[in-house]
Amino acid sequence: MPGDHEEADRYHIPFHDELSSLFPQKPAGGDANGTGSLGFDQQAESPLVNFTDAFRGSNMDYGVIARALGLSCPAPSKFLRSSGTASRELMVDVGNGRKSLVPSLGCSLGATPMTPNSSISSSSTEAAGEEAAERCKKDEKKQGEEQKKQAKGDEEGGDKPKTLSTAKKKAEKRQREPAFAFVTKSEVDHLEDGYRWRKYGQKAVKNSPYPRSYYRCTTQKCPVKKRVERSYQDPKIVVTTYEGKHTHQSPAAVRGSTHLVAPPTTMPVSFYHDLMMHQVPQLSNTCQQGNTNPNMYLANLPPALQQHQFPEYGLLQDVLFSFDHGSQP
DNA sequence: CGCGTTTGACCCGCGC
DNA sequence: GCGCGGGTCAAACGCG
Repeated sequence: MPGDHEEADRYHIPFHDELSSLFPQKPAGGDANGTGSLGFDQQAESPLVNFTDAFRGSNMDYGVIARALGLSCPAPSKFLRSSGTASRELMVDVGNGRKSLVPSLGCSLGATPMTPNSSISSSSTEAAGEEAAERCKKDEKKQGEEQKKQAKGDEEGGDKPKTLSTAKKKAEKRQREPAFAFVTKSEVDHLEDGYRWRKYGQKAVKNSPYPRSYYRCTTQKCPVKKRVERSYQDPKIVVTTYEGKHTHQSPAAVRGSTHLVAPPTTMPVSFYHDLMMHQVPQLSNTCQQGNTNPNMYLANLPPALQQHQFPEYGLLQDVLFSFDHGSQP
């Protein structure tokens, strides 16, 4: 079935077999006694209920950020912790819909701040996502749809209101919002991430016993949606795909909650938000073009990220260069 | 009563 | 053109 991986491809979610490699049964890199290990056997025993926790932990690791932004790469050794790392592979968007599976060699997400009960992998998506332009297009389409609905209501039984400029429709060929997929290992489907969601649909997934749920941010005029589904191969694996960008702050953040959903203390809310939501497709494109000037990457970062002080520019540089090398043919 | 979930119907894009 | 599958809508329903 060629279409089976279509969705996964679109969002660069490492599905099925790839998921298996994302979640190795045994933590690599020694730690034979298992203490302090982030092996998933352990995690399975304690379900993840707080998505935000995945971003917390002892210290935020900026390698995660880089990866979350599509800068997945063999991490510099500085990023790695000495033990308790779980190696895995990560699907990387290298632009224009092309992607590559980065082997776990030296790219251990074990350096990520995983809580004992959670694991998380991320993959950013969508080629050439000019978000603003897309939004405009989408808005136009939305308007069209509303018009359509109105027409439907007005002239019931009359001519089919389908006559709405098909040419225009073609031109506005449906384009998705940039999406950001997280793969988590969890007992619960709907992970707490600080925002309020309203479920608006559920569909059976082909070749999977588990349905896909559709959620929409309940905040007015916020376009963000997310889809949640389980891997049929490992029911504990939950794939959460965010689409769009919140136009508001996390309600939890606004409330000043620090218990469940506050961003890591080392991470400004806005940055956290952007990390969660932002797409930097240009970034990977730039990488692909063999541009090795880190300033270019920084320039391509969203303002929130540009403002953010990366802990060590050198690290970022390492990351970027590594990525660049990794994407060489 | 307000808010969220459920669920069948509908729309649309895509492949054949 | 047709069928399939994904995504969305919206009425009905449940819950606090």
